[in-house]
Amino acid sequence: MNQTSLDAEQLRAYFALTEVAGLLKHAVEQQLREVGDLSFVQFQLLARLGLGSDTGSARMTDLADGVVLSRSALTYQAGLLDKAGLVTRSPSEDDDRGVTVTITEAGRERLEKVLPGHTEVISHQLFQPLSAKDVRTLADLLSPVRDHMRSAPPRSAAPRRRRRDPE
Amino acid sequence: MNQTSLDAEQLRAYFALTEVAGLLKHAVEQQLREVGDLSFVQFQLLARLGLGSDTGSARMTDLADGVVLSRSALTYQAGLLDKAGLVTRSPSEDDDRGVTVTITEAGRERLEKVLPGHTEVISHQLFQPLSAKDVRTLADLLSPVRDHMRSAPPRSAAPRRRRRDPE
DNA sequence: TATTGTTATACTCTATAACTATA
DNA sequence: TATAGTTATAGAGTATAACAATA
Repeated sequence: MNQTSLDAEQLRAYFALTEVAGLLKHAVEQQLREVGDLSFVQFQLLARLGLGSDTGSARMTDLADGVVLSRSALTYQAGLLDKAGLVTRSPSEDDDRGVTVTITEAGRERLEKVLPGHTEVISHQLFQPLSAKDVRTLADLLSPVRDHMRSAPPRSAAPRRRRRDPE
Repeated sequence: MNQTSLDAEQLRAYFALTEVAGLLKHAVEQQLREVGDLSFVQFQLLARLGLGSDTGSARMTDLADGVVLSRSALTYQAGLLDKAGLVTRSPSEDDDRGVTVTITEAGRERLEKVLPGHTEVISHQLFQPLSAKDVRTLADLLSPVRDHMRSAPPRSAAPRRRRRDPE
């Protein structure tokens, strides 16, 4: 399975995926910035708390993993959201080392404010050319890929402290 | 067609796409940096010149559009590649305003050096869970989307000087 | 000793606006 | 006047490493 080159179809799929994701991110970022003064990462975090969680809370590490971000980068972003009053941070109940991030009412409002336009961008830019069936197919294709990538991390968020490694 | 919310399947597809693209970019960037000391954008530029062009050349604006980058950002990146000896820049033949970027021999070598590992990452991370047929389906689904997004730009790379638009 | 999170730091990258030169 | 590209600038965001506190 160790190919040394991609075939034509793979290249086509790879490039299409890359370009679509890039263009989509662009479009989304612009809308989020204009309407809600949020970056994409910040929106992802709010969405994860406000939509992806029943409690409206999550732990720092889980959030970092979810958005594929280093811990320090997450601390930075969480700090911004905190300062903006969109989330609060408090010590975790069970583990005193942990920090629980919770979306505030203002955070939910911001999310609501941004969501319609966000949805519209996604609908227009991404789903316009696709049928309902296409959408399902796409999700069915990409979901396993995501799971696979998550389980076989390229070592992004993994290692934290090297052994010695002088130099 | 102006939905105000995405249905479950759309959300699934959207999130999967976002996550896959994010994770993939992470993995790719790491490999490129380690093996070839290249960022993803720089690799894209080299690939576009070395693989996507017969002449090994392209104009600045075309490159900027291709990679979805502002002109100044492209100037910056082209400057880095130039300084590294991977491309050269010269006045365009026909249009004296233009600049033609050309990949050098060293640039091609760098590309060759990086390509196998790059391919391997893509194969492992992206295509592992997909059959040949899946790959084709994926490409068939995303290609029209890309074309659509390119033709209906969210106004990222498009306008350079607004008409009036006193906001 | 390992893990969680923060901080200090340094760096990469990006876009905006102003500018030059050519069409 | 419009377009191609560069430059200056300023800001956003990221990761690494060192650190403190808890498990």
